[in-house]
Amino acid sequence: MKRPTIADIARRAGVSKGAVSYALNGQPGVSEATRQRILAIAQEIGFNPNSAARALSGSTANAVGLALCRPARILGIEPFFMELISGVEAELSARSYALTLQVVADPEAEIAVYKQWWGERRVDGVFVCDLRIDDSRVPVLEELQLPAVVIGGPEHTGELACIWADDAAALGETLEYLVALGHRRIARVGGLPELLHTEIRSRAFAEVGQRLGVEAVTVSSDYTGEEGARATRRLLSSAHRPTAILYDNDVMAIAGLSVAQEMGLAVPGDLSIVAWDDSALCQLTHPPLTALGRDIPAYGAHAARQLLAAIEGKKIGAYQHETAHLTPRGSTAPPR
Amino acid sequence: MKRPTIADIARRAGVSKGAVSYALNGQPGVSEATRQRILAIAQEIGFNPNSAARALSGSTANAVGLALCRPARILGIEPFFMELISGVEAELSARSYALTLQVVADPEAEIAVYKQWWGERRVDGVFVCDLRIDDSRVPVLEELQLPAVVIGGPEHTGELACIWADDAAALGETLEYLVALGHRRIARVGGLPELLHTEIRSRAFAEVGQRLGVEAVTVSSDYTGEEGARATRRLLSSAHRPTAILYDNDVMAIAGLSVAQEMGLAVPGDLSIVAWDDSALCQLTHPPLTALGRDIPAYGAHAARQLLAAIEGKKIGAYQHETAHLTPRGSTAPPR
DNA sequence: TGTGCCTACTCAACCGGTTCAGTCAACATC
DNA sequence: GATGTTGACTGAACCGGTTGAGTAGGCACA
Repeated sequence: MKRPTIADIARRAGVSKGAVSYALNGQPGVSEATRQRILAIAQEIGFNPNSAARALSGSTANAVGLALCRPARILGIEPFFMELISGVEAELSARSYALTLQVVADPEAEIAVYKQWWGERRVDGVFVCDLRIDDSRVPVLEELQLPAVVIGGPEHTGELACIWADDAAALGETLEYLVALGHRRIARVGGLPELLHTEIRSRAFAEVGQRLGVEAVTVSSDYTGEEGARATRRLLSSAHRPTAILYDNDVMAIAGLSVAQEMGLAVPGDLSIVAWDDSALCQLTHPPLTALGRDIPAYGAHAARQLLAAIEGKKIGAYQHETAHLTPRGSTAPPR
Repeated sequence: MKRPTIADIARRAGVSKGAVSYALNGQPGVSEATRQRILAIAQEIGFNPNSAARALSGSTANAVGLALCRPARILGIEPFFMELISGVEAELSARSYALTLQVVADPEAEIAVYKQWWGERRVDGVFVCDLRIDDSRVPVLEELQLPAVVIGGPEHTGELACIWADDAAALGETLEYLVALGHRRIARVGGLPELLHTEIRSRAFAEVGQRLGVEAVTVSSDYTGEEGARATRRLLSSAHRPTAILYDNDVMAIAGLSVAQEMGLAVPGDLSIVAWDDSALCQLTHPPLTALGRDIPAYGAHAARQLLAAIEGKKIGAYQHETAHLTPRGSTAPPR
């Protein structure tokens, strides 16, 4: 089946290719009557501009890239990325930008993908997830001058735009809530320690704990259920076990809940549990989990708007998204 | 920063653009010595072919599309799609194909996306998920002659290639297992009834139940935890309540487990639970869920191989993937 | 009537690859 | 020595848009 081109439209309208291009793109240079005629023909024959031809002459790919650097089993189980993608997509498709996705094994591979995308002109910009401290991807993107929005920050992003949320504040609020309930020994099962937001949370957790005069220990984990369960088992086996545990994602929190039950501890009676990331999963457990949540699709949509603005050459800085808020459910209570 | 083109390479190598193209693509027409020289220069200056130029002249976009038609909150919570994407990606990136993702609201919008992609030549082929009975997308793709692989089937796929698994067999096996344990009243909380695989499972469930002479009722749901919980509550409130429930996905199974516990029923003592889709979630609950699983990334990888073959013009039919197998865990036992 | 200026176009180059039709030298064959 | 044949390469057209330069016709104004 032959795809219609602007030449076909031009022939039918009795004008030149250039006139058709002006008409379709809302540029001046054609009369209103001709523009309407051309638009009608385009509509009638179901014309869509060839994206490659457009990219080649217009030098814009009309696509943005997202490279995800997590193993398949974690990607699948964590609702965060899919919700983010949904939000990003909503914004992109409204402006008929495509989203190109690539799963990579490590940050080096991710850098290679950026270089390839840049060289191939496959994307006009990229999202950068899981920011690390002194992230090696940042200088590469700066040098390539590939528009980018870091999802995270606001530090260590170099000259790149970013979108971030005040995790430290959310964490402080949560800790205050637990202390107000009467908890004095509170643990946190953190995410991958090399990630910047883990570092930010760990620092805030320690500082607020000290300020409130309570024990606040963080143990590192990797977002998987297995590791979350193992960390919980270790915490709950200590002589001086915590009365509340805060988890850096919902998957680990659910694993932790399961471990507590397996060890015969009542939740929330013997142990209070708080999850970071309030996906629908948190309401499926028994008891449902108290969780720190925010609107992830909206976060993604905002990131997409930032990136599109950056691609248009606007000077973009750091944008602060809403702080996560605590939704108390059945998994938190005063300690017995 | 200027991107290198084949003209740059040609100039440095002292040959024409055509020769460079032959050399880079492993075509005959250049001597081995010249080929090596050109390859070395390309390597040195970090050349990547402009994907738009390639698409424009070669008429292949080097990208495939996946349109997902589920609301954000379900997409996020169901590990299936992300695992599928991981598998697809692994195969595609090895052949340096890109994956273009789009989230759509309904099948009509999905058809519009296919038409747009086709018109824009943005993708060389697409994956079709969530096949329905007499799916309206199938004839559209056939007419566009856009290579496609249906993930599901093997019926109602028209002339399109597909990859499928024998859900009916897996379901029969599971039902036999539950009956062998001593269950006589078994319920199933099914997925969206308009989807073909739901229909296939429902039919198999009824047939095998009849063959084994046990009560086997299916109630419809929509894959969400909320609906799964509601259906479970209804089932467990009936005078003649089932002693085992089979859920069409893991999220509903987890919700069901939670409802059972909330109603004071012991799992597996009073109620056995089996989940379809064995993601890591199933091992996080207490007790862990007996589940029907298969290797989803491998499924995705195979689908990608099929699609690439179809794009190359090979005649592809239906490919049957491994049948899901049951992993018994703590949520199933003989009824009390 | 000539000049200037606008509007509404046309024309052709260009983006960066691929590919087909030639060209030309070297070698083989009779 | 004339005649293929082959290998290695060049040159130009082409894919389907965008865009800047050029132009024809109409109108205003002096």
